[in-house]
Amino acid sequence: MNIGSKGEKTRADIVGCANRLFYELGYEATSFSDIVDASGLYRGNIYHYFKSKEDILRAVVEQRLEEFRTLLTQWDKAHTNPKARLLAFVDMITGHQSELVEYGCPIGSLNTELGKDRRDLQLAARALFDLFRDWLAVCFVALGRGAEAKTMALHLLGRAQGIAVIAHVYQDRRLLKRETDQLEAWIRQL
Amino acid sequence: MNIGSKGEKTRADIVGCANRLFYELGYEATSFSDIVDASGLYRGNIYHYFKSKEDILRAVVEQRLEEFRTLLTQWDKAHTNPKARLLAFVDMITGHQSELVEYGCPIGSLNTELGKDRRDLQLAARALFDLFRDWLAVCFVALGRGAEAKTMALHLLGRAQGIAVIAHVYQDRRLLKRETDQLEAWIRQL
DNA sequence: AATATTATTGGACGACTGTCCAATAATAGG
DNA sequence: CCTATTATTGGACAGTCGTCCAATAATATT
Repeated sequence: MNIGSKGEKTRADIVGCANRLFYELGYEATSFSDIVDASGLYRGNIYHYFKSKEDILRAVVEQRLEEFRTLLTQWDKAHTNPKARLLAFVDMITGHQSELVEYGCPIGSLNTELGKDRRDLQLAARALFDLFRDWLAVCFVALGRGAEAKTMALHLLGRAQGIAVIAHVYQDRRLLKRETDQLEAWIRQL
Repeated sequence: MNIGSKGEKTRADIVGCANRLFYELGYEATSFSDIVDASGLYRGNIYHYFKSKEDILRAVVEQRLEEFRTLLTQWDKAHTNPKARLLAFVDMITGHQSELVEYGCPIGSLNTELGKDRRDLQLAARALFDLFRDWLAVCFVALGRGAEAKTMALHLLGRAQGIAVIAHVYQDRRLLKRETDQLEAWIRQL
């Protein structure tokens, strides 16, 4: 399969559909037929690109990783101040309130689901957390918090996860806004 | 089915097994056969007590509600000081580190899973959050934070959820301890 | 002890799951 | 243009899913 070929587009379509379905329904709850229907392809064709549903998930994780790497690069370009970068992270949450309230966090909910009985897959999905953790840690280092940077990164990640869980459970944007405001205040006061 | 009868015990066995399986594997990932195997009963017998898997989940939620109500009553008896009560809540987290790290929060992970595609069931599971939210709110009221009591209760709930998610994802008790220590400090300083 | 109610046995049911594959079509390289 | 590779078609496959039920056993009620 060469780059730019027809097959590459089909592959991307599959990953795109699966990505959406895995987010909206969850990995287990999404059946192979769901992916078949959403993509408009034949079962066999999908198996020409991926040898299993697990394989599709791994590709979905890869895509999300790529997407977020791009985002982080943008933030790095847009802000030189580490506090401004941290605030960009919090802004991402408010910027996605609708999806977060409706479906939860695409990183957290995936890891939570897979962590129950598919720890092998969860290990792959954990890379999404690692990406943000490491990027946030760099920000805290830049703020002169070298010793506790990783700890603080995980703390911020946890705060964000908690907000997403509660906002999702109660389907409440106002709650989400209140909590992110608190998070912003915490960052400014550092 | 009279109280104390044989049937009641069987029913409780079913709910007990399902409760454990739903926690350890998740609701979707737990098959009816899993419940059959774990309980040692026949399929048909289980359907004599519950008309569907959904029905079993509702019973499981009821049981967890009952369990937590008992716990809250104990805390109320053990501590009169509202801060001490809030600290009891945080102590529950550290007291269950092992399960939390291995399987996540039994309330949060259930709601997160059901919130994706089974919002009807999630609404039932949300009652578990409501229980703690309301109890925590009472504590904050007692601390003279009447106006913001509910908000603070949801904030604390969110913090706890965030800690559980990250500790579960990274399988890290030390992280859990660090975060609950912070939570304790926050409560003491109120 | 006879009867009515509740509990258990044991398996059948169709629908759906993820996976696989041979036949055919389309595309790319020489 | 012909051949080799890649892509698509369309369906079959065994296994598991949740559900249901008639027959039998055990227990309560009178």
